[in-house]
Amino acid sequence: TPTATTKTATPSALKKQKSAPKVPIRANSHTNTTMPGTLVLPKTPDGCVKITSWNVSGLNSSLKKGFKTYITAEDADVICIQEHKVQQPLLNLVDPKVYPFNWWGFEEKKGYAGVAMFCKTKPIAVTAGLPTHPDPACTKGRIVTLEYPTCFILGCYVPNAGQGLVRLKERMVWDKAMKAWLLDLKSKGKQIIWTGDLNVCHLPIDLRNPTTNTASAGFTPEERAGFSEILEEVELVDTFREIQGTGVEAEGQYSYFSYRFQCRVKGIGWRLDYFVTDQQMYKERLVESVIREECYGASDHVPVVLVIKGEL
Amino acid sequence: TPTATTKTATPSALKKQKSAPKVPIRANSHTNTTMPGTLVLPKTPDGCVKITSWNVSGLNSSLKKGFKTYITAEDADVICIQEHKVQQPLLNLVDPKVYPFNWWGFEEKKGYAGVAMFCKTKPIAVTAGLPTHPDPACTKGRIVTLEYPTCFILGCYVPNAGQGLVRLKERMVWDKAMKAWLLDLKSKGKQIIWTGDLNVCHLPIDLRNPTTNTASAGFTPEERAGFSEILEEVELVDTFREIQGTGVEAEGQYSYFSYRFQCRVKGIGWRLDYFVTDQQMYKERLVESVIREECYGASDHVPVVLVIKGEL
DNA sequence: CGTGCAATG
DNA sequence: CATTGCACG
Repeated sequence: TPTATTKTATPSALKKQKSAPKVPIRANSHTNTTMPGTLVLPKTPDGCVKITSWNVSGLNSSLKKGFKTYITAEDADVICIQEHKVQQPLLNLVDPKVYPFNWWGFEEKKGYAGVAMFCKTKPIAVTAGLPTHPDPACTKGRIVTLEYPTCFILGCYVPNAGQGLVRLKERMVWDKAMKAWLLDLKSKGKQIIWTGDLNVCHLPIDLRNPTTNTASAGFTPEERAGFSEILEEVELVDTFREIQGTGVEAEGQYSYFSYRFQCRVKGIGWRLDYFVTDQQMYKERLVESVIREECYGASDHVPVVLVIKGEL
Repeated sequence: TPTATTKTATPSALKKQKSAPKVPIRANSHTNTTMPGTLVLPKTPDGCVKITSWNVSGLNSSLKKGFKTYITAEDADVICIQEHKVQQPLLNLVDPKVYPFNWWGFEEKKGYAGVAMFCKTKPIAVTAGLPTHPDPACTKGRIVTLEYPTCFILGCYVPNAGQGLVRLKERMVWDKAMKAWLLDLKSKGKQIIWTGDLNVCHLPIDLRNPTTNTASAGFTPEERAGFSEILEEVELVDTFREIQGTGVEAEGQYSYFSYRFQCRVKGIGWRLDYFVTDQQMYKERLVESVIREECYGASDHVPVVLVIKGEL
C-alpha cells in the first residue's frame, strides 16, 4: 500500500517556553561539551592539602573533551574519579611522576561505574570496595578508602536508585553498609573525608526543582533520610552546605546538569557531589569546599574541591 | 597496587605502508562521509526509464550525509533502497508528488536490513519478501518485487554470509529460493530486472583483492557458484560486467568501500551492487549500467544506475 | 542527550 | 570505521 501521506512534527522550538531560572546561572553557561583549552585555577595555599572529586561520566569520552586540562590546572594532591566506565587502568592519564600512587576499582558489568584515586603521597593502607556490604564484591567499582596518618579519604560513587526507583532497595542496602563502614572508620580515631558522587540531594536547596522531583532518583525521602541518618549517627558535616547555609544567596549551586533538555543553559542542576567530613576536620582544618562550576565541559558533572590545612 | 608503568602503542602511521593500488581510483577519493552539497547527474534520455539502487547503510545516518542530494540529482523513475535499518516508513524522504508509490520491507530484528522502493509510476502488483523461501516471513526486509506491464523489478538485499561465514548456510538457502523465484517470474513471460546489494563478487575483477578474500563473505566459491547458477539457469546477464568486459581497462570499478582501513582512499573496493536482467532486456533495451562512483559520502556503498529504452 | 557496549557489516 | 539498539544516567 502506498504511503503518500505527509506528517510534520512540531518543532521543539515552537513548544512552550519554560520560565526563567529563579537564580542566575553563575558559571559560563556554554552548552558545548568541551572544556576551554586554557584554564587557570587557584594554587593550593601553602601548608594545605587539596582534594578534588569528579564524576567524569566515561573517562575515554572525558579525555577527548578536556579531562587533562582540568586535572593539570587543579593540581590537587588527591584526585577522586567516579564513573570512569573502563575495564582496566588507563595509563598516562595523570603524570606518574606527580601522582605515583593510584588505585582503580572496576565494576563487573562492562562500561558501568568504576572509581579511581590518584595521590601525590602514599597512603598507609587502601581498602577496595565496601567491606560492610552484604555483597562486598559488587562494590569494588564504587568505593576506594585511603588511610593516611591523620585521616581516611573515601572516594565514592553511590549506586543510583534508577528510573522508576527500580533499584531504591539496593540503594538503601548501600546506605546502611556505608553508615556501618563510616562508623568502623570513625572508631579508629582518625578524621574522615567522604567524597564523591553521593547520588543524593540532601535538601531542597540542593536541586533546582525540588517540588517536582520527590519521586526522582536522588531526591526521594528514603535517600534523603539515609543521608541524614549517616550525617547524624556518624556525626559528619556536609562541608559545602555548612559553609554556604540555606539562604537565597546560596541557591543555584549545583555539581550536575543533565545532558537532556538543555539543563545546563537553563540552570537546572543537582548538587550530587560532596565533601563530607567529621566535625573536627570541619572546625579545625577546613579552608574551602567549592564547586568548580567553570569546569563544565568534559562531563555532565563538574568537579568539587576541598582544601584543608595541615598534612594528610 | 600502584600502576605507575608507561606503555606506548605503535602509532598506526608508523606501520608498514601498503603498496599503491594496481588501478587508479577513478572517482574523487574524499574520505569524509558527506556528499558534496551540489551534484549534477545526467538527465534520463527521452523515451527511457532510469532505475537506481543504493545500499544506504542506515537511512537516518544517510539522510544527515546527503541522501536527498543524490536522490534529487539522480531523478530516477524507480529508486531501490537497501539497509535502511528503520522500523517504519520515513515520511518526506522523497517528494510524494514525484514518487507517489512506495513500498517498504522491514526486518523483524530492529536496526537490521530493510528495503524500500519509490516509483514515479504505479506498478500492477507488488510482492513483499521471497515467496519461495522456506521461511518467507523472515525475507520481508530483504526483497520487494514490482510487476510492471513489461517487466518485473526486484529490489533486493541478499543476506551476508557473516564473519567467519557463520551464515553461509542460510545464504545458500537464500540463493536457492532466489533462483526459484526468478524462474517463477521468468515463466510469466515478462522481462526481469534484478537489482540491489546482491552481496557477492562474481568474478575476481569484481573486487580489488580477490586472492586474499576467497574465504571472505561475498567471495567464497559457494556464493560465486550460487550466483553463476542463477545467471545460467535463469538465463540472466550481469549488465555492468557484460558491457565492461573483464579486461584490465575494466578493473577498479567498485560499488562498496569498507569504512575500515581507509579502503576508499586506497581504492580497495568490492562490486556488490548489480543490475541483472534477462537477455532480451539486455540486447534490446539497455542504454547504460553504471556505478555512481562520484556519489560516495552518504554510505559505504555508492548507487548503481540502469537506463533502459521504452516504458516499464 | 550522551556514555559505553554488542551485533552487524 | 561505521551503523543501529540497548541499558544507564
